[in-house]
Amino acid sequence: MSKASQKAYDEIRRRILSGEFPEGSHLKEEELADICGVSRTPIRDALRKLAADYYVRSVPNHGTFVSHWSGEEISDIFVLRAMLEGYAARLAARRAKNQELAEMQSACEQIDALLGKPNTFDKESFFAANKRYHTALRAAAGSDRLASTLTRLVEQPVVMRTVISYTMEDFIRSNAHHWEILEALREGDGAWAEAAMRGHIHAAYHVYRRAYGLSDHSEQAAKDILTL
Amino acid sequence: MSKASQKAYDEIRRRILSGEFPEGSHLKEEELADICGVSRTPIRDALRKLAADYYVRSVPNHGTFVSHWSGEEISDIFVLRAMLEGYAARLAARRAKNQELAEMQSACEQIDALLGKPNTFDKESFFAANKRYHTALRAAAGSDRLASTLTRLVEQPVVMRTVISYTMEDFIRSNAHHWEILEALREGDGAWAEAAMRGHIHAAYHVYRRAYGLSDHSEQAAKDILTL
DNA sequence: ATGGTATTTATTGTATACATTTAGGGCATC
DNA sequence: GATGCCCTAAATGTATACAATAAATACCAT
Repeated sequence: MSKASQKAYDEIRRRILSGEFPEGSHLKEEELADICGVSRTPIRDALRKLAADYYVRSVPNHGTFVSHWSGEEISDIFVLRAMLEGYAARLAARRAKNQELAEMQSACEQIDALLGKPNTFDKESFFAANKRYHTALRAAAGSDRLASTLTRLVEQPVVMRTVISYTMEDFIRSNAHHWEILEALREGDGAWAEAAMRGHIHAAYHVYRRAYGLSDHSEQAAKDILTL
Repeated sequence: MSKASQKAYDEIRRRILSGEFPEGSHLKEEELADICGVSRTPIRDALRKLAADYYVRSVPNHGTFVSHWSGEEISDIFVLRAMLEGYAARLAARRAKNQELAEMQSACEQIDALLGKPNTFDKESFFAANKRYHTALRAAAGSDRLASTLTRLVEQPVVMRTVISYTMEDFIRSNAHHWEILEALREGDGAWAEAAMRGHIHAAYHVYRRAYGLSDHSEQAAKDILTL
């Protein structure tokens, strides 16, 4: 995407994530054009890409609306993420290069540093370092298709909301998982890496579930992951 | 997508699948506009959607190019498909409704009918019925996110090429799998459904591999699936 | 002759004007 | 008073003109 389209994409996405554009709200192209300071053409480009990434849904001749995430869909996302990110970890155990491992270690150390100063700890920084870690792992798995599928699953409001409801203990455990997965990769133990990664995603799912209280159906869906 | 955009999408996609637009070729917006009889605006919409569905890749300020599928990427696709479609089968074993099961049975019967007349058998009809079967199964799994992720993985040149290189025995075995999976769903046996579906995808992968001769790396990636 | 630079040209990116579609409201009719 | 139709307004869909970008080419200087 080029300049104006990218600018519009970033701006609209930001407002969706911040809640300024709430779930279900109708995004009108002309309004967005005013807000973003560009014409409707790049706005339409941005909306198409946001739809491809599941942030919004477009209905022909009616417009585009901010996606609503039902409890079931959120469970689905975590289940798929556990499966795919676990697989990525297994692949990375065999394929990871030193540079990628170093990047992951750097992210872990950065998070440790953040956790070492609880007074100034902020979730945004954790979020950024966490993203850096997982991005490096996906790159290490060496499958573009897997990486892009995962990015579309993960780059969602739900992940950000999960992090927001983390307690300090959750952050500490999360980075313990990061270190453990990294060690598994260095040992070349794909099964260990996969298992640890699945645990990592499970833990995140249950934090989310506690914070937002999902439905019965979701509970059932959540158990599917346990039988994998 | 609305009329003109959809028309352009279908037409361009058809030409990619038929080989008229070969891998790596540069799709110029004005040419496409002439071919499709619409202006550049819906062409651009169509190209964005084709990029989201991995048919083409867009490079800013340079244009869009028909995707090239390396052996590694094709292996990746089959591995991911086995994982996700297997999971869909497991979910469907618990969630499938009678209507969806009937649709799947109808597709199986149609394929049986095709196979019963080997003289007039054509792969296009099989392809259509096969698609109908898998679409119904994904619907039965009851996860929109899973279904759309799978569709993006599967609706690709690689699947069509696989079918093209099927022998008569391959078609017969393929539909035997379909019947078996359907029975597993009716029994509510998720583990059976998943295992049978994985076998189904494995078989397709090896047909492809024999026909197109994938690289060593791909062989390695292919084995990953066995350790799941 | 070769290297770098300006110019040209082909292509994509952006803006805007116009067409089409659809929802909502008002009016007439039953 | 309810119902059906038409008309209007607001939004999206489409076409086209213009701008910006990048590659290719020609030209000049060394």
